[in-house]
Amino acid sequence: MDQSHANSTVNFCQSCAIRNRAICADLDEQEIGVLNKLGRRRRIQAGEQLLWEGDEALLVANVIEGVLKLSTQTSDGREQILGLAYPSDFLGRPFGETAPYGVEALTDAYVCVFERRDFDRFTREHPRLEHKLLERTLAELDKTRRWMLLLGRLNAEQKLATFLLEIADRLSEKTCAAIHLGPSEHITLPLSRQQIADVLGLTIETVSRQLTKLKNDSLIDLPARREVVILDAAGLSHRAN
Amino acid sequence: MDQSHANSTVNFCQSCAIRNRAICADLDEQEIGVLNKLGRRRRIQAGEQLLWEGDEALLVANVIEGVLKLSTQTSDGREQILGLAYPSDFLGRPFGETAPYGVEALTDAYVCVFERRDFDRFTREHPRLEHKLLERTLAELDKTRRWMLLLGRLNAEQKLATFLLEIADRLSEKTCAAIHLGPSEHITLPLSRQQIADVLGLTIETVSRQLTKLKNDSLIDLPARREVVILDAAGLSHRAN
DNA sequence: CGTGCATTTGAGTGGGTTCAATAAATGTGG
DNA sequence: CCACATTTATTGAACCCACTCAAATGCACG
Repeated sequence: MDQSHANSTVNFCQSCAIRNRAICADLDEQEIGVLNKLGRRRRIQAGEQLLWEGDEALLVANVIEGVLKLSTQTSDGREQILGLAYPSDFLGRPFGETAPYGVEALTDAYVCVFERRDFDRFTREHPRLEHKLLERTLAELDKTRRWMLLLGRLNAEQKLATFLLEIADRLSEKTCAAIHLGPSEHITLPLSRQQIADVLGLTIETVSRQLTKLKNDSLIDLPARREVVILDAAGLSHRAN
Repeated sequence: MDQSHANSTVNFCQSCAIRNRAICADLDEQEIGVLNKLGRRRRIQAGEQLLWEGDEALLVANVIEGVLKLSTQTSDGREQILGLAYPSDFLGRPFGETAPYGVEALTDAYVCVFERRDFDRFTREHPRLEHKLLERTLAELDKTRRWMLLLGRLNAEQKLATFLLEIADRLSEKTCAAIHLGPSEHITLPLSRQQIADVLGLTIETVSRQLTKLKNDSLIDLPARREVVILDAAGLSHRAN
């Protein structure tokens, strides 16, 4: 379970599931060796919090396994989920004083964590890593901006359709080595209805109603609470607009 | 007016209004000299487009003067403004194939543009610049994510109040060398009602109604179409929640 | 099998949109 | 410089989508 005691002797990176997809991908053997000593692996249970919004930004991390949410809260206590983090995604705020959002595991997860100060220093000394991090951040910014269109301009049906297609796509690529068969048609949601609502800027009731509507229209099936089968991806895509 | 003919002989950067605030701030004299040769200054009229969404990403730029909007469109033609760019802000998508959003000048503007390929190469060769760009991008991502909370969870009044406070703050720091007297109370909007609506994910009518409401409540005054006077910043802040 | 929580479903309300008309500001040409 | 056209903003009325509140159902746990 907890393998952190072996940090200094074993190089976990070499057998890491996301070795070729995370920001460490471009590093050479020697660099990976140094980075491996800085980081430690940590298991997080579903529901457990990794970072707290507003807290001092002490950690950064790579997601190895599982799904986590980034979120912030309104002054009246409602939540807005800012994004989901899947395997190979980077978490945390390098070169920052405070964590701009909270991070909580939605499923049991496995992450590779670094003290932010160690990571910052290593990054500044290794331009290849810094470049990779920059490319990631730029891509993340693009994705976040596209999501603004969803929040600002789409109606509930469009939001749900977009969400289902997106998560089906992301979940299908989660198994790293496995063959990629396109977006999976059968997905196990890592989120509750409330959390879906918090992603899309809706209420739990609206999410529920829209899902049953999509089901009645035979675009999806809902065999269980957390299960969704996409029956008609083209139709969904059309509803997403 | 057009000074680009003098590019190779004169170093504009040395007298640049945003020299100490833009990403070039950390470069030394020699580096600035090289960068100066790569870039050219360009005047843009209000309403003129600098980048088109989906086009090949050929340019990046620094804003020297004026305000520009970044925007994207829904399939049915409505617009969502993704952000505003003020002096010293960076524009464009380095290391990317296509422009993820359109850029249009809201006021007459003055920008320092680079061919993206030149800029990419220079950046990779100068880690200090790359680091500055990374910090910018991280900060921009934080800001964009905070804006998601506004789009997803705030009502029309809260959106307007937040918007007014934010723009008052940004516009007050636009004059670089001048003394900073806190957020200005009198602002000249660089946006039309329609554009404000596109920023906040509302309609033009709702924007108009909320503004008159804030005026009737003596939180602001509207001496002219494009003029706003903030009478009670604390009250506004309270409405922003 | 019963308790507790998540989800669904129903009914009613309301905030923001839509459509329509008016008013104010801006531009244009004589 | 003014009359007229055009654009932009405001205001009004009706509607509708998503929210709120409430109840019922379903599922997971002991």
